[in-house]
Amino acid sequence: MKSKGKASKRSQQAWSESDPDPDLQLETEPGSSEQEGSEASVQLGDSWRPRRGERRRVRSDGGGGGEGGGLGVTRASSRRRRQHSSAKERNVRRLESNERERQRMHKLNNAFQALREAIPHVRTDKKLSKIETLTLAKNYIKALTTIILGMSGGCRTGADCPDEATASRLLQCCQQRLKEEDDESLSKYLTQIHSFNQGS
DNA sequence: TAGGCCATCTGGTCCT
DNA sequence: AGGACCAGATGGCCTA
Repeated sequence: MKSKGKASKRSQQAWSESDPDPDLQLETEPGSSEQEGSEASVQLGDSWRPRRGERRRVRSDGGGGGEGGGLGVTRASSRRRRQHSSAKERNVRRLESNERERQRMHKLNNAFQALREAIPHVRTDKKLSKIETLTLAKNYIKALTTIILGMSGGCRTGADCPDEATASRLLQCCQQRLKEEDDESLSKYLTQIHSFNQGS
């Protein structure tokens, strides 16, 4: 936790301390009376203006997973809907939403931490970054898969396996994947551990 | 000081 | 309708 609460503190101030009557406040020019650096967006006429920077994202990239197309009507109607509630209510919802998002991200980080602890790596003085964790985990799984597949020839008797059909399907799937990906996972994983260990 | 990583805010979209 | 999810934006901290 390097910068915990830095933005949230600012935002909380902007929402809760700026003015007892946000209905009036939020209709004014950004930065005119609220604290500098507040991240709340304000509505000017029919458009939403960014508080913090001059830029605001416009979903031109098609959004995550291609969800961004055909937004005009949806956006307009959702804005209309938003206008029904008072600025104060919007503020409350925004704060609640921020809190939920924070909790969600904390859960995500907890999951990352659990993953860090689940995968063996040499370097313990420095925490694995998220991207390192994901990459290492992927290659670790592949390495384990390789090992299991290597062992599987001798131990697949079927009699002592309660769900042989499932195991067999899984095995086929793994074999297929390994074939497709020209697998060098074990050596890759070891190389990666080595490179992380070097501090790269 | 630049660049990497991260936490947080935010608004749009999806899902229940 | 409201919460979850997503991704862009921003700024702080740290390290080479």
